[in-house]
Amino acid sequence: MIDRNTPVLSRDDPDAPPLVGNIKVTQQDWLNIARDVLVHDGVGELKILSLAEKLSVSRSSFYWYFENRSELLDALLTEWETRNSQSIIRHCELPADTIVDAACNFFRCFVDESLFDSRLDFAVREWARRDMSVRDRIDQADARRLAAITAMYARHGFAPDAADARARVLYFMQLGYHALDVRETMETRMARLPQFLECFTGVVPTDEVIVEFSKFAMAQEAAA
Amino acid sequence: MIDRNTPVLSRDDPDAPPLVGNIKVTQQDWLNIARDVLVHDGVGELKILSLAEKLSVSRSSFYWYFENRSELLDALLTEWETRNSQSIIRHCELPADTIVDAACNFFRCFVDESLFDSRLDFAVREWARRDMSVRDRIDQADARRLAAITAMYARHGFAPDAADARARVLYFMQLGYHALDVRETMETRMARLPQFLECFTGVVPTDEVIVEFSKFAMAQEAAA
DNA sequence: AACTCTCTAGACAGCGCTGTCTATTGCGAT
DNA sequence: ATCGCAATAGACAGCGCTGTCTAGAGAGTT
Repeated sequence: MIDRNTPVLSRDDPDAPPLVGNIKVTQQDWLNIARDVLVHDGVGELKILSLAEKLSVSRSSFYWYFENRSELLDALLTEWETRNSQSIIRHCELPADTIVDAACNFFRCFVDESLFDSRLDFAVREWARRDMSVRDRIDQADARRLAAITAMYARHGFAPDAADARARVLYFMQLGYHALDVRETMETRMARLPQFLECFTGVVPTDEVIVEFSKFAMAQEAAA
Repeated sequence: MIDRNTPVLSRDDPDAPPLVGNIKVTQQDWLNIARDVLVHDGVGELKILSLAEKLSVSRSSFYWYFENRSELLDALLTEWETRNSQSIIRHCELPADTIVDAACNFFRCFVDESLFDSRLDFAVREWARRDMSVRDRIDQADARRLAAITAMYARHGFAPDAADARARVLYFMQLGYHALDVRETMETRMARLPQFLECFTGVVPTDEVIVEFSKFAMAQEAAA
């Protein structure tokens, strides 16, 4: 769980341990800035020079923390890998009385940005299109996520074939939504929730479920 | 409709008009190579130098056909815009007896790569994340495509709300599928078709429809 | 054969980026 | 205070890319 209010740089973070000696930035600072650039500009635009400028630090200082550029990229990928799939898998495993409740649990990841950073996911996906080793890792991530969603459907009585198909529709649809990078209010997004849930589960959701989830989603929007 | 067997370079195309004088490449050759690089390596890797090397032509020759790099990018974007949305919109407008048939028409675009180049679409989408003018254009494209799909559902008796939701599920799901860049045989893909069609239309498809579409899809796979 | 027009090649300046090397800073320990 | 050490700064070579400028090549025209 990422606290959105934590500053990116540890020198701006009152809770972080003080930087002793001649230290201006930490390795994590480089990583945080790098992740930011990866998300906004892509791996191709990830230049040590520009990171140094953003950190107001000499470019050569970078080489104290990392052997070279590719070591930084490896670290970023590892960070993504250990973090981003976890939310989805855990939320799929959450206990739920009905498949509709379970689907809502899944949706929580995509409504709360602190649970799943879709922009980071797409940045890595883009990166994977040009780097086969990254490609391998994201394929594994997708497989694990899909397996978790499929198991969720299976637990609620769906036959293997149906669970597999529904899992794909649910996962692909969420990714597609974020691929479009739609900008809309949570209210208009929630207006489609009943229809969506019916598509995904084959069950007409109760008003109670809709109201509860909308409340959660609106709270997330307000917090962001 | 793009003929996949047409060579990328006009000098390799026996049907192309002969290159008179000292001509080695055409403007379209530059565009074709550039589109290829855009798809595979992203807009950031689109270097005039590397294009020239791929064309076995001097780099400075580029400046005869284009003012500068950004003029090439504009041309690429215009090409995409006039081409890629058209297939979807037309296939949505195709006459269909049932909503299941209509959905199958839609699917044809995503099974036949000559109708819709999903990799190009994602390359432009990635580009749009870093360039607001591109972003505006892809937003328009998405809006037009979604409107066409929504109208398709509406023609088959879906209420406005339902048509809107179903259109989104269908379109987002297809984009999500391609976002994952799944590599699987058409056979395994078609095995999920009945389940998918039921999710998207709410109607259990007849065997006849499944068989007919699978035949079309398999033929596409064989041609590719 | 000379002329023209279109396209191409090669050389140049300039810049942004990488990685290396050496020098310097500032705190903590002795 | 001074020494050691962790971290930073600045200078350098080298490379890849852009855009410009000038010369040259190859076909059609007369």
